Amino acid sequence: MKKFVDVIIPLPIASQYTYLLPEGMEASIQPGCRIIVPFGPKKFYTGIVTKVHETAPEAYETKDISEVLDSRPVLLGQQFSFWKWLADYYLCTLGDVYKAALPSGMKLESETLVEYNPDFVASEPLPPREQRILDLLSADPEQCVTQLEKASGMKNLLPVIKSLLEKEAICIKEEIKRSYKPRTEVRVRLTEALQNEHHLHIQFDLLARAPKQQAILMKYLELSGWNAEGKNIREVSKKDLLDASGQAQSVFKNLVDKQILETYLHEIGRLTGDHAETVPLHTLSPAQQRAFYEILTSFQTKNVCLLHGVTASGKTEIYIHLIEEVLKAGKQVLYLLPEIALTTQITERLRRVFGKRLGVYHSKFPDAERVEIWQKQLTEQGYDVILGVRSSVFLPFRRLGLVIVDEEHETSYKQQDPAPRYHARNAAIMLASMYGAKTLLGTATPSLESYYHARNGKYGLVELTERHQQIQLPHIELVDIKELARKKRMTAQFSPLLLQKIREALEQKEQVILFQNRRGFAPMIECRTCGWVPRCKNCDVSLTYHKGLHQLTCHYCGYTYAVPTACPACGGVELMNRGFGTEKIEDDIKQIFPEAKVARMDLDTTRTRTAYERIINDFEEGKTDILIGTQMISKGLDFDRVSVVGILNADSMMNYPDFRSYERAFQLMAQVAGRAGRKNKQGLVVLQTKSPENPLIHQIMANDYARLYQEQMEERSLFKYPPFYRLIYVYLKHRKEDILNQAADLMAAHLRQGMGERILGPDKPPVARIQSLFIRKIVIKIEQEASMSKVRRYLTQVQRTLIEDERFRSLMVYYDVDPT
DNA sequence: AGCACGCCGACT
DNA sequence: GTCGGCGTGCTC
Repeated sequence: MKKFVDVIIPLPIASQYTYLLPEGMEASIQPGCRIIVPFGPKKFYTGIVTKVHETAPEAYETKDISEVLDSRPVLLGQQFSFWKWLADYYLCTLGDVYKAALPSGMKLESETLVEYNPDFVASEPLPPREQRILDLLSADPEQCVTQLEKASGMKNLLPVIKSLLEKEAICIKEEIKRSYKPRTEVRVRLTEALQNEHHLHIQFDLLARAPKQQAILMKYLELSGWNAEGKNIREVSKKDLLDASGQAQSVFKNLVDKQILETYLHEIGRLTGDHAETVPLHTLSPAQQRAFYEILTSFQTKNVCLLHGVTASGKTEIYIHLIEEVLKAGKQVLYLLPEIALTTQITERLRRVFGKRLGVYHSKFPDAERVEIWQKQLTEQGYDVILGVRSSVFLPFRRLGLVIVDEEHETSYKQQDPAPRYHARNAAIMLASMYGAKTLLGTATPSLESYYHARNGKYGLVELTERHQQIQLPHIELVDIKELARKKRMTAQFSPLLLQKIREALEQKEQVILFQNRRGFAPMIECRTCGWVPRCKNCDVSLTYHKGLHQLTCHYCGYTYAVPTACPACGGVELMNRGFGTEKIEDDIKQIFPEAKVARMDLDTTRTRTAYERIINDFEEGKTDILIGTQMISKGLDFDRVSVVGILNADSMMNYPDFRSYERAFQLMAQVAGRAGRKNKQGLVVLQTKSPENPLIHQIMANDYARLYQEQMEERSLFKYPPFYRLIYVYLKHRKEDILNQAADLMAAHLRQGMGERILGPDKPPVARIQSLFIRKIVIKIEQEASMSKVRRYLTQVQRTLIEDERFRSLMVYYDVDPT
């Protein structure tokens, strides 16, 4: 009987595809295995088997599987259920989920290889570019296009390749490349004949006239433990043996030639977690102890618990004790952190407690490492604790018992751009429930959604109001910069009070953090005469000026432009800087305090993980006096020499046009303020704002979360926002604006027929054009208890009707469920 | 997402 | 008259 398999392809395609398993190919194939399949005329993809069956499709011919990669599944049944839930809830395809879930090393890539044709004879001289490529290929007859581009230094080679192909000078070869290679080590052992003490002695004596060889053999016996009593043979690497014996490679080779020693390859892990010695747990303070028991109690009746603990209340210590508890029961723990909060600080702390039982899963680690963690998690010997970012919800678990979502309120848990646009906190709650595990949400500033669920009994609620080690909450000093600006008392963006406090801190060798939320305040260039501002030609945004590179960049498409010397609109030559990005602040502060060591932390200075950690470390070690940064400095970092925190402009956060702006501004400012203060000394926060009368400012100053919650909930209820209602944003994209408008209006009208008042829009989003595509947004507000599958069915039906109109064929539609 | 097929403007 | 642009539809 012929076997067929249904396969998920890593593309945004809704359906699965059926392939034939050729005779004689891996009979152990089962759902969750990876296979390589041809797809379309010349592409190969790694697909995931979802079903093995014997029903031949009638409507089309099946293609053969090219290769079976796994004999055992790399995707467990529970994971697949999780994928299906995710695709369903977040309105995307399984292919989207697949792409996000697996590390790229497990999705082999098809790479176009170009092959040299030795029989080719040119009938006329080739153009120089083509000749150059042919020369390169004659030296190495099989290269891929990217390789050739690099070697020749030429760009856009494809037309050249195409021309050569037509002349039959070269041909294209499709080959699958395995991008993950396990790291191996050459090890040494005695040959079989010598695994016998008697023979070994004879051989040893025979080497009397080759002292160097004898020395190596001697060292081997020592390193492997042959001489020792218990005869517990240890494995010896060739490198160690040569290093320890101080002998040359050639001497070693003689021993191999004489068949005394032999070498073999051993696969070694990249995951070096050899800090085997662990330290006992810290004891919890009475307040922490109480919280710990309350959490355990709440887990007896509820699956999710919210731990609301003020900044520096020692939540991590409570997590560690909980993890310990779960490990004792033989279960695994997933500890989620927002990407930028996952630093060596927290890793080291957990490593000291859990040693080798801890695995760290980070998107900025080498991919090979992530593959290794995945493979290890598939086995029964998986890590007991995984510390990871958003995407670690996709890792395989055999016996998950607890998920911790730290900094639960962080919006970066929501994936923004490529689908699946999932929220890792909510996905983690679902994941845990699928495993019968518990979820703990921890934060100093809960998201209103989580707090609402906790207050209403859906989640357990544990409050921790006492700061650890008697560190006082900082004192907040309010400064009205509108008034000061009117009186011309401001120096750049700094009030006299802030400057004075910075100066005092520097004099006392204390540190300062300056916080500037750059959102909507990117530095740009403006013509002094006519007010012209350079804009991106592909996107509907003004360009950001980067002083360091002296160029203009579009933050949406990444396109860079040269800085014009004169205004193209009026010819004026006076182009000035506008806006107060972190770069500008860094500049100003360096001028005011030339003796201070200043560092800046934002997206631009932290492209790599090492850059990020270097800035943090320098600051920790006191190599930096003043740290200027965006939101990312607010994330769970504990510094103990910071006495002053300056919030330069609170208004840029509060005036953001979004129903969550107050909630977010509160969270941000409370978190930033929490960085101030040290043992025995109260920290100071200088809060600069143009609207000191704003109620939010008072809630922040009093650290009055309850008040914020109450006011915001009234608004949310009134205007039908989460957590009372559920939001879905529908985005429509098209190259032509008029067609897009028609499509958007039509779609909104269709949706209104079934959903009435729940539909808002269409509207132009703040950035209404990205990469030459115009965008419209329709907002759907549905009741919390409405059935998502019903909504999903309705949406796809409307979309299908719309696409039937041939004007709208190339309309792109995508959804953002529970947007942040 | 690619890639091929197919239908209209600037070149030999 | 053809090369090549992108708009459209399919991929088991």
